[in-house]
Amino acid sequence: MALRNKKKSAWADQRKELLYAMDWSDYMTAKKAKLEEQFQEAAQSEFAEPTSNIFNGIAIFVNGYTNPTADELKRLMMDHGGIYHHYLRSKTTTHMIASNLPYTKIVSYRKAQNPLPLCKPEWITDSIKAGKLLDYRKYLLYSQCTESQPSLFQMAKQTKGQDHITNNPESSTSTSYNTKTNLKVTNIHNKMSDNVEKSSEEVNSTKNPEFITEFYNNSRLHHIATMGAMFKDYINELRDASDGKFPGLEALKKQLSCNKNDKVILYNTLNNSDSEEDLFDDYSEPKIKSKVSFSSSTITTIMHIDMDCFFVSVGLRKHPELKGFPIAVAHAKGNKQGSSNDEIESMSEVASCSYEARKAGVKNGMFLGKALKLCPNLKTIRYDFEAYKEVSQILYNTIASYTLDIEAVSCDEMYVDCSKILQETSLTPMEFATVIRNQIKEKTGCTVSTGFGENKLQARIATKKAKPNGQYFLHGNEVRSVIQNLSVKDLPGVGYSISDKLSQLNVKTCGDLEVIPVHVLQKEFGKKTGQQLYNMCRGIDNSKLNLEHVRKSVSAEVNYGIRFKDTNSAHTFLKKLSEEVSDRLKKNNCKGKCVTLKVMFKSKEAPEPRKFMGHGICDTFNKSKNLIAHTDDSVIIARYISKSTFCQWHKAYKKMVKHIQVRMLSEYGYPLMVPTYIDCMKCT
DNA sequence: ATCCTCCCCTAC
DNA sequence: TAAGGTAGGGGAGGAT
Repeated sequence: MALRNKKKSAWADQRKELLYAMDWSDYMTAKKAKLEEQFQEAAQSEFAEPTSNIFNGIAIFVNGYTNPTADELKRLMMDHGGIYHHYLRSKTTTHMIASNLPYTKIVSYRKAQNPLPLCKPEWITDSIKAGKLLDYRKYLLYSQCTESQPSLFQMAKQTKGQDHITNNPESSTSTSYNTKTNLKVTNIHNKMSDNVEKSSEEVNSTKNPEFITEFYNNSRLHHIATMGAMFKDYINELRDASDGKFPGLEALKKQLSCNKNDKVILYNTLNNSDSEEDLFDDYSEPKIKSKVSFSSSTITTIMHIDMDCFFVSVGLRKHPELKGFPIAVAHAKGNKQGSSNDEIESMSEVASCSYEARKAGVKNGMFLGKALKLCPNLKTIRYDFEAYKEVSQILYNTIASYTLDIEAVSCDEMYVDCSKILQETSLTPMEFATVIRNQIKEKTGCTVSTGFGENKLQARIATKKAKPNGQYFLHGNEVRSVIQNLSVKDLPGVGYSISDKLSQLNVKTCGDLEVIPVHVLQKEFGKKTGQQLYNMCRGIDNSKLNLEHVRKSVSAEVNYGIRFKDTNSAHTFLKKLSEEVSDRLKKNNCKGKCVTLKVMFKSKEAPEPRKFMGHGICDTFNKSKNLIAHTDDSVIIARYISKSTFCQWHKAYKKMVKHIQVRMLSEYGYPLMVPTYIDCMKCT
C-alpha cells in the first residue's frame, strides 16, 4: 500500500518518514548505546563540560567543503551539546549542513523521498552567537520546502528537546565501561547438553523450532562475521564521538618527554619478544638522530596488527596450565582416551590452533579427526565467544587511545595509519610496536604481532614475517626481495582458485609472477584482478585505508542441519529466515531493495555427506529481484521468496532440498532514510 | 559503451 | 556426531 501511495502523495510518506526519523526513543537508544560503549575512561575524565546545550537533540552531517570547516563545526557542536556525524546516519542524523553542493548532489537531493533539512553552516554559528537555537528554516540552502514540512520538523524538534532534558541525567551517568551491555547472547549450553540423546531429526531445522538460534549461537563463522561488522561500526562510533584527544598518545608523549631513560623502562617490560635486539639497537645515540629524520619525513607508515591464533590465545587465559601444548579450538572434544583408532574420526572443524599444533601440521579449518592423527597429543578447548568479544574490545580501545585512523578488518585485525603518532612521538615504528604490543599483552594476556610498511600490502606482509608474537618493519629497500620469495598464495586476494590457475602457468612464487606481463594476467584473470596481481608482486598497493565503513548488504544463511521433509517445512524455514534477515536489517537501521534467494540442492548422485548434518556436494542457484521500494519487512521478503523463485526451482528440480539461504541485499549500501542521495554521494 | 543478473572467489 | 556465515570485489555474458 505504501508503495502505491508513494507516487501520488510523496508528502504523506515524507511526513511519516520524518516522524519516524525523529522518534526520540530510537534516538535515545542509539545514543545511550553509544555512550555505554565509549568508555575510554581517561578521555571521559578529561571531557570538558559543554559551554551550552543549544544543540541538544541535533545531529548534523556536513556535506562537502564548508566555512567554517567540518572540523570546526564538529567542535562547535560538541561544545554546545550537539552531535556531529562523520557520515550520514540513518534515523539519527537530523540536519545536513552544506555551503554548496555539486549539481549531481542537488539533483539527487531533490529526488530523495525524504530529504533531511539541508542548512547553511551559518545556522550553527549564528545560533551560538544568539545563545539559542535559531529556526533552521531561515538557513535552508535551497528553500524548496513547502509550508507543511517545516512545522513538522519544528514539532519533532521541540519534543526532542524536552525529552532530552528529562533523559539527560541518566545518559550522563551511564559512562562506565561495560563490555556486556549490548552483546546479547543467549546461553544455550544447558539445552545443548540435553540434546545429546536426540536423533538427527530432532536436531535439524525441520523439527527443532529453536534451530536457527541454536545454530547461530554455536556457529564460529557466524560469530566471526558479526564480530567483524560490530567492530567496524564501533570504530565509526568512536570517531563520531571523538573530541580529538588521544589519552594513550598523550600519556606516551608525556612519558617520553619526562626523561629519555624512561624509554628504556618502556621496553624493559617487554616479554619474550623476538625483536628485542632491534629495540636496543635503536637505542644507541646515532640512531636517535636518524630517527628524527625518519619521523619528520612525509612517508606514510601503515601498521597492520593481528592477534596470534586469536581463539586459542583467548581460550588459554582460562586454561593457563595448557600453555605450551598443542591446542585446538573445536566443538568436539575428540580426545576420547579409550576409543580405538578404527572409530570414525571427528568431523568437527578446528577453528584455531596453537603454533605448537601447527608445527605438527595441524591447520585451521582441518577436521579434528585428521588433526588428531597428525598430532595425537592435541588438546581441545571450547569456544568462548563472549571472551573473544571482550579481548577484541580491549584491543580496539587500546589502539583507539592513540589514533582513530583505523580500518577495522575483523575482531582481531586492523590497519592503522601511524604517520601522525610516529611524527608526534619521534618513535620509530619498531619502538611504537613494542609499546603497543606490550600494552595489549598486559591488558589481555594475549599476544599480537604487528607489521609496518608504506602501504597496506607491505604492512600485511611484514606481519606475516613477524608472526608469532613479533614485529617487523618492511623497509622500502627490501620490499622487492622479500616479496619475490613469497608464495603467490601469501598475497592477499590469492586463494585456491587463483593460485591453481597460476601454477598452471608455472607460477609458484611472486618472483615467478613478476615476469608475467600485465596483459597476460589480465587476459587470464580479468582486467582488475590481473592488474592487482601485477602490482602486488611488486609491492605496489595504492589502496587507502577504508576509514568509514558503510554496510552494503545484510544477509543470513544456513548451510548446516537442513533436512526438509517436504515443501511445507521448507517454506516454514524460509519464513523464519526471512524474519532473521528482517531483524538484522532493523538492527542495522537499514532497508534493502534487492532480495536474493540462494538455494542449494543435493547434486545428482551425491552420497549422503560424511559430516554429521553437513550439506555434502550440492548445486547452487541464485535469484535476485529488485523490489519497488526499500524494505525491512519480513512479510515482503518472505512473500517474494516463497511464492516466486523457490517454488519454481523446487518444481524444476524435484529433489530434496538440502540447503536454503535467504539474502537480503541493499545493493548500494543505502542506509534507511535517503537512499537516492547516498547513492549519489558514492559517485562523488 | 554501460547496465544488470548470476555467479565465483576471497577473507576473517 | 556438529553447528559449512557473511560481506565485498569482480568477471562473464546477455540486455539495453
